[in-house]
Amino acid sequence: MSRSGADLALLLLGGFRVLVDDATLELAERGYEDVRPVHDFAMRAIAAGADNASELGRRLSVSKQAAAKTVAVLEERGYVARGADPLDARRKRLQVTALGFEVMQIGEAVFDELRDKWKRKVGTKQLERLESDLAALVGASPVRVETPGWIAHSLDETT
Amino acid sequence: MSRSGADLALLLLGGFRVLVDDATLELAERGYEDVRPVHDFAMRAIAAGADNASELGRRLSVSKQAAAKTVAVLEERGYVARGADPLDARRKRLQVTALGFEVMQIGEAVFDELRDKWKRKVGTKQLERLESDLAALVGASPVRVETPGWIAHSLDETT
DNA sequence: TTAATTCGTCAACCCAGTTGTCCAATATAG
DNA sequence: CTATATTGGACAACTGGGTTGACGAATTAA
Repeated sequence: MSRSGADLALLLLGGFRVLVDDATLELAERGYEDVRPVHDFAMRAIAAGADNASELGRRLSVSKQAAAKTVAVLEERGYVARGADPLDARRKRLQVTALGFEVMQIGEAVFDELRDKWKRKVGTKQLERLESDLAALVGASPVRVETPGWIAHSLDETT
Repeated sequence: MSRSGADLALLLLGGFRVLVDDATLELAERGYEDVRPVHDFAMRAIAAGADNASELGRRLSVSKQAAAKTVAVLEERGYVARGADPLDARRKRLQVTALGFEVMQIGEAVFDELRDKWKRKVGTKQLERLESDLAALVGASPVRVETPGWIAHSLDETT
């Protein structure tokens, strides 16, 4: 089975979904409800230096307005704090809170556990092989996670 | 690199996106613009027997209203025809047109070519291995392609 | 023959994006 | 040092893919 290109695509999507769904579920069970991959990604970008909404938008290849919306929910959940920037009154400086870091860390652990499960199923060597193959095939494409309507959407930004 | 679970997820998503984006682009270049995976899937379901909107919705695990919308664009593009059902006046029978089949067929070819490209990169054996591993890991999960807001969405239907 | 179900449609809404416009603040050129 | 450009954030209106709810007409089951 699955000797067709379309099936291969489906398989990849399926793998991703299984991982993400399981992780989100697990996270919810540990008390972090309503945390989605996008949130994690945004937090990571913020922690990595995207300390204002516009910059965040750039990093995530998303409009600043969209980024601002994400920040709003992150702030509401208490994962990110917003304060005035002493150097530039236009900016509102973003900071990941302790709670935010906690979620990121747990999320990472959950994903790692999931990967371990896979490793036990197919073997360490083979999983590593799978990863390196995939990496080679995917290349340097900057994976956008937010991906709007994407699957049924435009590809003007076909990078 | 990519020894983390999150990276693995990203890799899978990346692989999928590369495949789908390339395919959509290639399809557009061959004159079939605005064809998206969803459309292909819907057509396939219709060809496979989902000959009315409600049934199509069921097959795609989507509301009949959503299915009807998809059918509307498919009809507009000329990929699907709608006619009265002689046996049941409530139903509007769906049929994939010749043009629709053409698109499906070309789409398949495009995906297969893409898979061949990958095969040349990582080797036949290894690609097959990758596919069977993935299949084992994904299991029987009925992959939904439409996946609404999914990545930043609910998972009530966590199948 | 009456009641329940099903099909398609309409309408209202959600969610995560988008573009466009605007003001206030900062940078840059003359 | 001032005039002009650029930037950050906010607001509004829109899009596209979904959702639920309601409803009449047709069909099926009691």
